[in-house]
Amino acid sequence: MKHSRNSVTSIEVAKLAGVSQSSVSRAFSHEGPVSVKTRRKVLDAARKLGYQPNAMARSLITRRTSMVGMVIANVHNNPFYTEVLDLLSRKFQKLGQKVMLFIVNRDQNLDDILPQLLEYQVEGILVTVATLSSTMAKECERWGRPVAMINRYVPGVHASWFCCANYEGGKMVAKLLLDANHQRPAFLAGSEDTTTSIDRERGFMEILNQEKVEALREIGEYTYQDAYDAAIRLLDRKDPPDAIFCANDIMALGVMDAAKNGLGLKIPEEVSIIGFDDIPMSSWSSYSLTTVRQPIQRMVDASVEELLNRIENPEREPLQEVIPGELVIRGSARMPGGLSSGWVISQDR
Amino acid sequence: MKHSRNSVTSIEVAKLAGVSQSSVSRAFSHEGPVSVKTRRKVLDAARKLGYQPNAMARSLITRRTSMVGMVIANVHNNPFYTEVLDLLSRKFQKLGQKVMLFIVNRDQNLDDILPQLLEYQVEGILVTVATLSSTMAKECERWGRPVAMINRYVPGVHASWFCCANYEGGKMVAKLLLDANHQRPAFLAGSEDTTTSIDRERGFMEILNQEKVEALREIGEYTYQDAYDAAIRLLDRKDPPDAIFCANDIMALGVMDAAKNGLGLKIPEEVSIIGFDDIPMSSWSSYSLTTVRQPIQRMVDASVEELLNRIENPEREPLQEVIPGELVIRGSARMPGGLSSGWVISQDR
DNA sequence: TAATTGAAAGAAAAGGTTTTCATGATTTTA
DNA sequence: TAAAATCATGAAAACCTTTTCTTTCAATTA
Repeated sequence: MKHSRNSVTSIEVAKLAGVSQSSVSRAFSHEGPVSVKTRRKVLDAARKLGYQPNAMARSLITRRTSMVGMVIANVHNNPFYTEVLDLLSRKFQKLGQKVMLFIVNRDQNLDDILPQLLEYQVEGILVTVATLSSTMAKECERWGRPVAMINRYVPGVHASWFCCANYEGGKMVAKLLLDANHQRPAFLAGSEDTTTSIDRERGFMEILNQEKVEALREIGEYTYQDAYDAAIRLLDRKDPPDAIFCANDIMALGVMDAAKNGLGLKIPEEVSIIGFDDIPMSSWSSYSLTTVRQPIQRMVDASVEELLNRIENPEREPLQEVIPGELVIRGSARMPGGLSSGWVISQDR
Repeated sequence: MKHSRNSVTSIEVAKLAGVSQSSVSRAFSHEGPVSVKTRRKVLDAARKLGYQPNAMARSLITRRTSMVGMVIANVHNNPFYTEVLDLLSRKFQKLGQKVMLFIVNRDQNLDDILPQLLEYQVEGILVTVATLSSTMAKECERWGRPVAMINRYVPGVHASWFCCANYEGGKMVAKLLLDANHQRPAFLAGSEDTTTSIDRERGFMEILNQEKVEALREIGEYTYQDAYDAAIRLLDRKDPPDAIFCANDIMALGVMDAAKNGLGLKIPEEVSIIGFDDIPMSSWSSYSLTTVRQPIQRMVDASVEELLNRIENPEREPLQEVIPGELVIRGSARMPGGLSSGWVISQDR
């Protein structure tokens, strides 16, 4: 009697309504034949008793839970992923899925939370910027739990994923900077072990290497403060860069503050700064950051739909897609003279 | 055979281990007597088969789910509540609770999601800045599901809540502004129907009224952009305010941008601006916002602990607490001459 | 009117655990 | 050494649904 939960069961409803327990079930689940008369009787009785079917009991027999696991990292220090979380959650809600949430650290392994998700019989798992080891991925597959990832991919893993075109984004930025005649660019990495930062840098460097331009490099650990400090180091050299491409917007804002307020430099006259993400703050008039906008809505829609699709069709092969971002030109980077050079300029949202 | 989920059951494990199904259960739940020998046999067999207990079946019989519902609003437009979400989620995780997440709009009623939470047998519900109608609260009580709220309270409702001292915070700000000899303050409300904004304004106005100081007033709907626009309206008058107290930080940042970049005003020389929350951006060097810091960690810790406590002790009366915030003095507001007047100045975190 | 069909509803099984109860084996006590 | 107590184990009930399988009854058809 420790927990004397008021649990009204279908049996009590049946008794009050004067029907069988099966009829109560049929009246609630919209399956099977029920006369309007009994349905009304059941619903009346249920309302009177405050009855509601028990999802645990139901999923035990149906083997469906309508629950998905959502694992997300970086929520607290990157508004971009806050927005992803928000959109994902609402989309799942709208589609009738319950969300079991796990917030992890970027470097934290999923190995300890995956068992919990499987134990609770989530029907699929959506992972955002957290890394799933391939043994864990196998585990999911064995349990028949599809996995979809946003902005992360693991080679050879049987999972769906949707990434922004990070590599191409890096190339775009490099081209823009070179077109505008920057001589001495720098890259500010997020962390060494995330594919997002790595791919953005790879694209960026590829274009620079083609033009035989060397680049400086620092690491900002994806935070405002580390980026601020790194920017001071970069810009305080004898031979400072004339452009800094940051692996994400939060770092770019830290760099801008370091340049403007810390060192009194003019942006973009003395140094151009470009970010990646297009978070709300980037459009604020204190920053007006030129950046690469991630296709957030498309990544969210695609990943949710793909996940639910694979839940319904377990034998389907996982879909993987690279979705292009778009350059958002604001005021933080010097522009090419002509600017007719085919740049796609996006409007603010 | 639609969903041929690989479900290894305790029976199969028992068979492989050569013991009874009961022993498998005992080996996993750390209850009841099991010899070390059988425990080892069971665990070996389980590992071989990849077995894991089914939480649905377990909670059906134990009547415990270790799941809590988390309902939160305003996540996408206020970083403060992102941080709350993050801390709450991690704290629940650490304490072994699974979190079922619902993100709602500020004005959205909980009436449509509460049934889902109850259906899934969450053991308690944590609500942040969303409003629970009193009939819904009664429903929770009838089901024996305790409710704890952060930054929201409903008179006469049998729920725990933990709020920042919004009223006192408003008073603090008013005193600071008057001490520093501001003549013409303004209040920028969040929205008309949230207690946080109302209470902050009430405290603010009470002090001003005592000193017979009138205040201007605008509404910013808790968003950067609306606040920006409202600030332009306020500051573009013939008789503009010399200080603006904003119901939260995001709005304060919008106001600062409007004043600085929109109208070219000097802060704090020409207009003082004060916010409420202390979000990370407020300490960024472009803003350096003077604000009232909400005791976020204490609100989170207290509400989670209270909720779990009431889950274990259903007959306990709900606890309700107002936790003081602290003034964080930065550069966006003119200070009193002496400044020895007993102001508590907080360091940046 | 008799035979056939169809719908509605009840009975019972199934789903995978935990927990109670009974049993058998083993150790302790008198 | 016999009786009592302890411990590990297995069998079976219970948790609350959905779903299958019968059964009943009314309506249709020949």
